Amino acid sequence: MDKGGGLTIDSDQIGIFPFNSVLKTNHHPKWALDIMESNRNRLSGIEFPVNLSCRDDHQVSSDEKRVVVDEMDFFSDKNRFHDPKSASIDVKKEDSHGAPAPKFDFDVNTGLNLLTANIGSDKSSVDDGLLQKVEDKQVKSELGVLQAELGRINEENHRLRGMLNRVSSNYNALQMHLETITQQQQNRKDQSMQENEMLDGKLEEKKGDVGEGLIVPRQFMDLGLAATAEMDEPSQSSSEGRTRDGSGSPRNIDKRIGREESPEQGLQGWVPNKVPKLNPSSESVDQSTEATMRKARVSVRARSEAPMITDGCQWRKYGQKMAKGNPCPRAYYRCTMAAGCPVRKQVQRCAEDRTILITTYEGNHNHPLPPAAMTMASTTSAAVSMLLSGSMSSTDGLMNSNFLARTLLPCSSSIATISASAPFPTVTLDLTNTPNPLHFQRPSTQFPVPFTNPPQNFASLQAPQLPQVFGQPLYNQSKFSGLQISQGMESTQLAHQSAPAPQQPSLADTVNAATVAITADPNFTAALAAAISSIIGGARPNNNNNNTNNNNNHTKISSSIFPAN
DNA sequence: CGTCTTTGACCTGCGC
DNA sequence: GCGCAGGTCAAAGACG
Repeated sequence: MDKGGGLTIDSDQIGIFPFNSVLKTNHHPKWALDIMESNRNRLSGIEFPVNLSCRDDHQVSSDEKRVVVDEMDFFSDKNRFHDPKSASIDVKKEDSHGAPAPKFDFDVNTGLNLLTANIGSDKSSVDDGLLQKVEDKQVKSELGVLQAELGRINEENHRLRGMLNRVSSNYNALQMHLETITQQQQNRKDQSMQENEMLDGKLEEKKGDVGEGLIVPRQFMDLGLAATAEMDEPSQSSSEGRTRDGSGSPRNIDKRIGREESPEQGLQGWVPNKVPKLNPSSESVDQSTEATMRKARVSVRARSEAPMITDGCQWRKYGQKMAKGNPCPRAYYRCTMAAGCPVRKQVQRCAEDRTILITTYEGNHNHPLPPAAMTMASTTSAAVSMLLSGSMSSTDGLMNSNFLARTLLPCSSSIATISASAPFPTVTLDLTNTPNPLHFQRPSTQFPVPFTNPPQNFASLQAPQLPQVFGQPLYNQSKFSGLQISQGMESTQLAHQSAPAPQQPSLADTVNAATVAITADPNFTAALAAAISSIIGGARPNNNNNNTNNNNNHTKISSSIFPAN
């Protein structure tokens, strides 16, 4: 610790970095590059319009006595005027274009009780040597301040770079999401066009189930097209194997035929099994995508005393098994909000910590969702989309999962991991809010993505902020719910769905849900109320808010991505 | 009576 | 081929 000279600047924090190393991330959209260039120009001109009071978590100071330059707000208006109690240093520089740079008043406590305000005044009795000394000190102070400023700017740039990465990831994820939606819409179009044709050929297809017609669908299944086979697979090829008499028991086939003919499915875009049969080539890509969507899973770890987290959907339990290595049974649920909805979930308590509930979602809903369910649905859908984008193998993939985690859990210290070893690609979101996220690292083949930066950095990109109150253990999850989240996700949908999204939870809904949560659980009242009031009050989140809501803040409020019903 | 849960049996995939 | 584990089905019972 440098305590000499009165001006203490943590050299570790100064960190002289070449400007050209700032924001060097590749593959950013043009607008992102503009941001980088703009920032670089500001640096080169020693023009720091950045609000330096916005900082990351790591403070410079652990020593109360020293001046914490890191905490100084060099450029806010309040410091732009002289503080008579402190030595003031005016740094006047001209930028490269000769234009006068803003005047900076740095309040630096040199510890020497130097009355710099008197220097150069009418006190001619001041000793020249002392004046020289004072000036040296002033220069040193100025240098130190500038170095500190440089460090701060570098820090800021690191932060911006991180933000840029996240934005880029966001961009990529949105692109994927849009593609998925487009494909699904195209599927529905094609399906509706072909449905009539298929009705005529239905009987023949059923004959083909036990005959030579199996060849084609089986080829599709070999490609892993279980998504569309969710309904059709059992009725066609799989039903053979499942029938215990080998000839196709009526119990399975009849039931599934009935489901296939449900008008709901046509309306809601469920792709019947006949589509790949009649038009396999044109659909193969989409089918493959949906298959992966069906197979890909999103696992959520959350603390909850409730037997099952409430995510806004209606579920019907259809099975329970004892899984190996876990004394707690695993329950299987199926979405019952619409006939034929392929979404399923497994619920199991963690063997190591039974307060942790592990919920694994699989598949995409084929029906409209209530606002309360949109969150999880969007989450799982986006997570799967990210998986489909090849995220597991690329840096962008980590970014994507990082984005996902941030989007889901803005203020938490949770982890998003992508499992490459599981039979199905799985995104694991850890909402257990461990102080050290690394404690929940998965075994080797997974990629923990601890995220510590709150995502409010997206403020400029997002719709008006909704309460971001995450990260608390979800002990009261069954009661505390409804706080919708994921502006990122919502902005995703808002931005990429041309049609209005009436199901998007409104701010009022969110506040109502929060109110319910407050009344239900007084433990979170104060913090939650503060957060909500800050939102209602129109306080646009800024980086300062980030600091008050960061993952190290143990008074932060918690919310669930699982709104209760 | 309809809906939901429970639970034992069955099916499938995978490793040996 | 066999055994194991995960996943699913459906009859039976519980519940409102």
